[in-house]
Amino acid sequence: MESKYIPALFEQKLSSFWETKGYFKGVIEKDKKPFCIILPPPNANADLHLGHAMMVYEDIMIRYRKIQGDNTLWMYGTDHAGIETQFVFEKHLKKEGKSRFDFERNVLFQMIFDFVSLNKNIMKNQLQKLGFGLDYSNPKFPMDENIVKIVHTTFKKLFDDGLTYRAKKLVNYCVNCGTSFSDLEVDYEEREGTLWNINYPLRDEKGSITVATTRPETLLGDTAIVVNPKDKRYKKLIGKYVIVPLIGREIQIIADDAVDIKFGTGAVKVTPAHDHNDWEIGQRHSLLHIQVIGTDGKMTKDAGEYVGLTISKAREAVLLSLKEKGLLGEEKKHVHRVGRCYRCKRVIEPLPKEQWFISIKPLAQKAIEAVKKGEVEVYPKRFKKDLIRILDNFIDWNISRQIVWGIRIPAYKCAEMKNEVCQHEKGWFVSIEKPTNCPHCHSEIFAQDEDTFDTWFSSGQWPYVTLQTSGDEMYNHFYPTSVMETGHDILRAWVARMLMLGIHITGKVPFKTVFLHGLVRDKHGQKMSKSKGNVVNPLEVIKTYGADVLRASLMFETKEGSDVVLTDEKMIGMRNFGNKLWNIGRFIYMNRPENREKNTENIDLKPPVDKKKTLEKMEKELEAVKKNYHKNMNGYKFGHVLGDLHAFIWHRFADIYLEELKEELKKGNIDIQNSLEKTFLECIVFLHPFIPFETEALWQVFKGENESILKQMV
RNA sequence: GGCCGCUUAGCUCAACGGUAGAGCGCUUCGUUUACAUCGAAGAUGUUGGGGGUUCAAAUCCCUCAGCGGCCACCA
Repeated sequence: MESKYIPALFEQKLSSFWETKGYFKGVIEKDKKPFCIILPPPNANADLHLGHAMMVYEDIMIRYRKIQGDNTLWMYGTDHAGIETQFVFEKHLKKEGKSRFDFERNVLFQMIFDFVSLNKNIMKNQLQKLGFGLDYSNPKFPMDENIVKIVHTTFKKLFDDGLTYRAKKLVNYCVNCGTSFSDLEVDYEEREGTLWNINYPLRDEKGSITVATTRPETLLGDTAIVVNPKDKRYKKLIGKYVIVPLIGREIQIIADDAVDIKFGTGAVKVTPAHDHNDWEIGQRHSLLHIQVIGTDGKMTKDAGEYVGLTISKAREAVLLSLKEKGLLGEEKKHVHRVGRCYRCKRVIEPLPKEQWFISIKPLAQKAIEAVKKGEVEVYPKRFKKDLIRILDNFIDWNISRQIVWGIRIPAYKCAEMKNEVCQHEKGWFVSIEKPTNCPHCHSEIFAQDEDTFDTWFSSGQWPYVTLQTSGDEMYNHFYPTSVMETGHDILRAWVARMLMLGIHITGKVPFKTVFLHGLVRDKHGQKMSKSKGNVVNPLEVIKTYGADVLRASLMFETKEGSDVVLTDEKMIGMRNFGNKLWNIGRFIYMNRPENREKNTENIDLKPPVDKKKTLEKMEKELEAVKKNYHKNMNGYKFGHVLGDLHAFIWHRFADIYLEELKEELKKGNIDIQNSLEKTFLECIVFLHPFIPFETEALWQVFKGENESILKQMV
């Protein structure tokens, strides 16, 4: 044995050993208790980051359960990550001076597919470096034919159940990415803008009404002016008409409670086609919506003389014209929040677009009941309230994306609709197999929806699609899964949706427990980000200190669900602990009778009375440690467990007991040797879920090269 | 504006009703081979401020302050 623990000597070897032995292969063992975790699928084309390393919680649970003798399965898969991947791929295209518009749909899809396939193994290799005991033998990917089929089936069921609908609504559109986004995918940013006052002349009498706006160019699409019904200033004007400047349209002054009397002038221009609030007001008052900005980010023909101008050019032109006409009043600086594309950072345009939506209320209701009834447990507990609130406030989900890289929506529009031959509602039908004719009017002329599903629509089904595509037996045995472990930042985007879709489709909750981990921060408590330059690359850490150190550092004395601070000091501390552990093992091992030099003194089988007491004390203490260990492991207090083991192994077992018994051990007292070895081995079994490589390496030193701690039961 | 979390030794954090703990750092001492990535001894805290409940509060309640996060609105 080396005098130091050298990770590089063992890590790769042991990863291969575990894989060859098939210890983590998901095989049904009917006589054992099933324990299943589905890995939150990482993007298929990116490098590992610390967020992935946090999934070490899952490995800890899996290894612990396995050692307990449960039938474990940790399902491996990667995600196609729709817009993310297409965005990365388009950057590659750009380098070659091309864009996505240079290719046919099918060609572009195939190119991205090939690109992703090339990169698919990166993630597997990197997760193995972390020591993750996943079942890598059965990888899942959303574009797998059998998964696509289930996703299509889900959509059809939702359609048949009346839970999807196609509607023209205001969506968050990025004119740069060329697609709409759900409300969760819009980032808001404080920005200093300008609030302009604009006068709208009254039609039937002298005078005007002044509105305040941050977006003068949308005036071209105004279809009403709204004031608060309680606002005394405007009471007389309600119901009267004004002329929209520049475009000359006559619109009415209406009343709605949504208007804040104190803000601006208390009178608001309403552009239902380009503002979420205005859309709502428009719905309530049956206003027209006139779209003056197109999906290309330019003014439409409804913008009159401004057609073809970009949004900013149109704004300048409108302001100039208003000024010339003397209709522009006071202007002032105004800080407000602007929605930006989370992907490319461009300002999001709310635009009316016909899309597929899922009716959330009925789905959310069932999910809330399940959470309230405790069919799903949430750890840490404080997130339970959050989850219920999230479900309660979930609005209808826009699942259409105008990108190629995704699962295409299996919805077809019957062309006969125009002639009112097909009576099917809105002319749309859904078919899992490629249809040959419309099921309603039997016409052969129809077209498939060009759009693909939001990525989260397939990931929202991940627990059951991954198991169902592994066979009925696997699904029946392992579903509902045991734990869903993920970051609390995607409680809304992912966990809530898995619950809703899982319950609706399978009739069961997709997982019995949700365990949420926090963020990794630097030593100043700052979020890690490329721009701050404080990002820690887990692969570098593994190179420097080994995977065990990284894992232990993310876990040591942390509170479940809280953010984790990762510093060099902590990693050095963990490395030192690993080394201490190694040397405890080495010391005990080298004092085994067969390893001792022949010329040592006589072996006295009976320890002296005082040493015997020491041994008894040690064993008693170990019992207490063991009891606490299982209690805390089952209570998801993993950081605590590692802290306890660290304290016991180093400061009790090594500093007290080993020091006291050292001389006897060196003399060759076999009882003491046995007792210390037994205690030590038990400790490394406890420690194994946290520090898998080193403990397995030590185990093999004592038990033989072909042995594994994973076959051990505590 | 609504909700949630945090504030404990120089630093990073544990303890969550019964005499405040760990790691790192600091001080002093110690190496004829288990480990200097080590060992021994030690210093350091009116547990953010104020009030309350209790025999007993870092821990429960109220309140104030600061930090962080999520959600909603911003015409």
